[in-house]
Amino acid sequence: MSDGQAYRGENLLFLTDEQLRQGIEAMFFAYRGFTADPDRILSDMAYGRAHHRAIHFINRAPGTTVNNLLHILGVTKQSLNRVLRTLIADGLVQSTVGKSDKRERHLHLTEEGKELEQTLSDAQRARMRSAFRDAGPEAVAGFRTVLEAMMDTEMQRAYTRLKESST
Amino acid sequence: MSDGQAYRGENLLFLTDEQLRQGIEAMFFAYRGFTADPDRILSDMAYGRAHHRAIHFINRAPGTTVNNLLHILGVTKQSLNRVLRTLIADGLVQSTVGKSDKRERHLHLTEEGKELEQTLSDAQRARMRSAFRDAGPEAVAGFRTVLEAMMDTEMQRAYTRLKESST
DNA sequence: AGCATACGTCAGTGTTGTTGACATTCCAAC
DNA sequence: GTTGGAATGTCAACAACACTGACGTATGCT
Repeated sequence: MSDGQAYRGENLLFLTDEQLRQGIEAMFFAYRGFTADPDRILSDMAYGRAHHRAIHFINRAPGTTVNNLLHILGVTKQSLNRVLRTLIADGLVQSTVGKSDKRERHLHLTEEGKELEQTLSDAQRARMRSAFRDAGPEAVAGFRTVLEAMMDTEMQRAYTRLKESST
Repeated sequence: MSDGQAYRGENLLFLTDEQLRQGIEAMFFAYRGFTADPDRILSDMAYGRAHHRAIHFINRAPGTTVNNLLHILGVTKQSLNRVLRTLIADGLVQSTVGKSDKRERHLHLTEEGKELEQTLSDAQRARMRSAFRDAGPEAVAGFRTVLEAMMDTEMQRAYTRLKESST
C-alpha cells in the first residue's frame, strides 16, 4: 500500500503492510499472555494489575520517590496514590519521609511485600523463560532490539536507566 | 536465583533472572508505545482502545460473528457488546442477522468504519515500521518468534489462523 | 516573604472489564 | 411435533483504574 514493498538495495519484504499487521497482532496476543499469570494470582486478592506494576518498580528501585514512580508508570499521582494507599495500609509498602528533602516520600517493600513480588514475578518470569528458551538467544536479542525501538524516547531513557542500575 | 544461570552444553546466559526481568520491563514499556498513537487519536472521539481492537479484527475478518470476535479479543460478550453497540449506532459497523443461523450476527465495517480503521492502523503501522526498520530483518524474525512463544496456546491458534487467512 | 515543588486527598467522569438476568433461535431427544 | 437444553446476543448494574480539576500542607529555594 505504501513504500514498504519496494526493494532499495536490500530486501525490505519484512516491512510490508501485511508483515506489520502480523507484528501488531502478535504484540496484542503476546501481551495478553504476558499479563495473564500475575492477573490470575492477583484476582484472588483485592489487587489488580496496577498494584503489580507499583510493586514491581518499587522492588526494582527501592527508595524511589512517588514522583519518580509515577513518571515510570506513566500515570497521574491520583491514580498512583489510590494504589499506594492500599499497599501501605496492607503493610506491603513502607513510605518514609525523605532525609535531605522532607517533602519526598521514599518507597520500600516490606517483607510481606517482597513475598508477593516474588510470587508475581516468579509466575511472569516462568512464562518469559519458557518463551526465551523456545526461541533461542538470537531471537531474544532481536525481540529486545525491536521492543526498544518501539518505545517512546522518554521510556527508552527510563528503561536504559533501569537496566544500568542493576550492574 | 534458579536454574537459569547454568551452562548446559550451550550458553544459557540469556535466561538469567536479570535478563528475564529486562525482557519483562521492555515488554511493559514497548506496549505503552505500541498503543500510544491510536490512543491519542481515539481520545478525541468518544472511543477507546476497546473500540480500536474491535474495528481492527472486524476489518481483518469481515463477516465474523460476535461470538468469534469475543473469543479473539478475550473478553466477555457483554463487554464486547457495549463497544459494538456504540460502533453500530455511530454507523461504523454493520450487524446483519445470520443467513443459516439467525442467532448469529455478522459484522462488517461501513465505509466510515473503514476510514477510521485506516487512520488508526496507519498510525500504529508507522511506529511498527520505524521500529522494524531500525531493528532489521533478523531482529524482527526474533521478535516474532519470542512473541509467539509467549502467547497462550489458544491465542497461538487464533494468531496462526489469522496469519494464514491473509494469503 | 514569596513562589515553586512534592505529596496527599476529595470529587467527578469515562472506558472497559466483570456478573447476573433475559430474549431469541437452533437442535436433538422424546 | 413438542419440549428442553445449548448457543447467541442484549440490557442492566457494578468494580477497577485511568483521567481532570481543585485544594491543602509541608518543605525548599531565592
